Amino acid sequence: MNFKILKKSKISNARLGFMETDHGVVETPCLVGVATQAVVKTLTSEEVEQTKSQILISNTFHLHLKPGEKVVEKAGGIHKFMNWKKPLMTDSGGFQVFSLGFGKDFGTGKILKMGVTENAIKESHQPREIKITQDGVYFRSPVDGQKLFLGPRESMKIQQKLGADIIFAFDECTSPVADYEYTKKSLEKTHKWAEICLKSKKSKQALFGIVQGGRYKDLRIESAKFIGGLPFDGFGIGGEFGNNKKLMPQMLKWVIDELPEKKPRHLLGIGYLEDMENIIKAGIDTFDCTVPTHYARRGIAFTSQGKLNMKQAVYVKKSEPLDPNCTCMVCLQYKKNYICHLLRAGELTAFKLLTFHNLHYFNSFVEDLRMKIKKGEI
RNA sequence: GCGGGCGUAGAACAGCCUGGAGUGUUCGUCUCCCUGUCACGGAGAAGGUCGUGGGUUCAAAUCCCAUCGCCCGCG
Repeated sequence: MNFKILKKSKISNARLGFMETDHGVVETPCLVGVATQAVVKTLTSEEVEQTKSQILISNTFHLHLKPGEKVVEKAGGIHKFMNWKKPLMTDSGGFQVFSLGFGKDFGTGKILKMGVTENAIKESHQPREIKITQDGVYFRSPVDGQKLFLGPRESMKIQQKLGADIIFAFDECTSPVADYEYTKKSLEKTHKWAEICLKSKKSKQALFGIVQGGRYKDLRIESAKFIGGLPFDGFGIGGEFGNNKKLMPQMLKWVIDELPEKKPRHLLGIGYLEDMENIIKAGIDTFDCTVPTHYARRGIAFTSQGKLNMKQAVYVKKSEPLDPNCTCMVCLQYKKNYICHLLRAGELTAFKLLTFHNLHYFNSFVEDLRMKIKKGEI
């Protein structure tokens, strides 16, 4: 993978560039669509291409469980398997250490909500259903209950067989309710695992290391220095980013100031529309987010008029497109009343139409931000 | 015409026998939450002349009478 910066903003840390891979070029900053199980749920790969998506991210943990990396390898790799000809990333399974562990126990996402007990996880605490050791994590498969072990070496092996263009080091996404001591110990594991990942990589795939450190400034800086000092091809920034929107750019600055200038930076799992300009101005090149696709399946359409809950009764009477300014296939051909009807009738095509529109909308939104960097506006 | 049943929130019901503040259930409606996936979930709100009129009673969705509407059976 080859990363080039074309322009650096004079008024922020935003930068315009491109990543060149064996499967083509990604113009950055760029949203990475989420295709956990080697599919953007409800869409075919051809349809995803029509949403201006440049790159997708799939998941090691999920594909390992089903269908198994051997099946994907035998199919000629994940690109051929899912008929996606453009660049691909795979996440390492590190997020599942959180989401199936403490995330599940505390019912929290990785963004801390107001009113949730902080520092609930102390050093030496273990999640109920998984076991985190120095070498990796023992999971219980949500598919069949079978025990499985995933560590840095295992994750690398699987990701190499899957064959994405960009792969991630195995980390522990630290819970936002972890205290300082837990976060510090967790960070040490993530760092150790990062080194093992680098050593055990045998493919020519680009490998991104992941910075953790929770909400603690010294840990974030320590992690960015450590991971940034290793010969990774790029860097993921993971974990939580504060419980309010003002904190996120500040926390990103701690990290980004310590990362090598010339390598790409990926922000893991962040990307509401209102976050995008801030994270791009902080110096993020790529970021993945489930929101456009996940919210689509809850009936939410993102539009220039805001978030619309298309299940609402009012829309069954509206014979206008989701967004009057949108030029996507869905907005050109379908009306709100039809999509609303499909949702209320439980028809799956509703999810397909909303997923298509939302992805197109998000990608157009980032496209505009790229243009703004080009014009020197942000 | 006679006999029986039913009428309670936008919908379907429960509550009535044995009177005690319009109580409850399911669905629907509306609001909020969800950021390296979950067609999964969570929190909350609004909404009522108990068909109508009268009577009994300290007190009626509940008991009594009348009336209207719907349904069933028999003529």
